[in-house]
Amino acid sequence: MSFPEQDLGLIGAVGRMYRRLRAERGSDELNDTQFTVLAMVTREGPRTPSELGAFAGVTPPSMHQAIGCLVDAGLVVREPDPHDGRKVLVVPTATGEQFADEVRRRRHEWLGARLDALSPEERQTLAAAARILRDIADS
Amino acid sequence: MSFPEQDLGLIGAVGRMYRRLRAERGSDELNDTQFTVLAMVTREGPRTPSELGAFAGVTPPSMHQAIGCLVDAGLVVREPDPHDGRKVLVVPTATGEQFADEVRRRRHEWLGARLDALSPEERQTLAAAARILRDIADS
DNA sequence: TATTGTTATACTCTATAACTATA
DNA sequence: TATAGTTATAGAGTATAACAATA
Repeated sequence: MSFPEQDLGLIGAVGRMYRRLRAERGSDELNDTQFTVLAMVTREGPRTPSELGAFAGVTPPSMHQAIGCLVDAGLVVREPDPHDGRKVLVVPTATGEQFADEVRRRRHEWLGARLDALSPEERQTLAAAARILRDIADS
Repeated sequence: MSFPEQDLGLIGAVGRMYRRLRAERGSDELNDTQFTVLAMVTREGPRTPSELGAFAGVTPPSMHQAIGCLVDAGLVVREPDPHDGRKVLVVPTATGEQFADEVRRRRHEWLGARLDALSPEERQTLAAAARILRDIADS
């Protein structure tokens, strides 16, 4: 192949890890977009459909449907924005908070077991790499 | 949130990096499955639909359609397996090899520029992390 | 009889375009 | 007039079930 080690093996490693982490969510009840929405509003509080669509990288109609699925599942509710009659706020329900915590727990359980099996040096390497990767991805 | 730093920030970092690398492919002509197939057969040689489906995590009919799209695009061809009449081999065409190289070039260009901006120690950290991540993901 | 691949069909997700309501 | 959200409709991708061919 053309570019053997120019990327330090990062592209392959990130791709494999991403697929594995997605599999370890252990729930196929929500798709990627729906999961992103639930994670966002449970972690960072209520958001408008526009904000969620921009973050998830989907169009307003797609986000509308994704939110509708979460509403039907009882995980979030739509509330009118008290300051702007045009806007809607997507707010997690207690069930939604529980569900999000449960998914995070499963995923952390799987990853945590792997991390525990590493040496302190390896863990330190990964923690440092996570910071560097985050900077690169956001650049 | 419930599990602040137990994952060393890896889940978020991997997710962001994956999305960014996908965006930097700079081509929306192929979807994830199709791209995975083309990457696989150009990097590791001809594979059967079953092997490709297992790797990409899709069912045989889905893989069949994905391969069909690549065939229509002139990027791969289906050839009979000389040793087993039931099997089919997906083989990249010259065009397919060129296309895959081009995508890799764009992605490496973006990532390479970021890696060049790092210190030697940071690059070493990332290379070590890539190896560890690969082991974890494949475990 | 098991395995590999293919076809038929339906469902989910997403997008574009058009419409409604509020600022 | 611009912005936020919604509705209508169509296209792409995937899955389950059933079928064909070969080992």
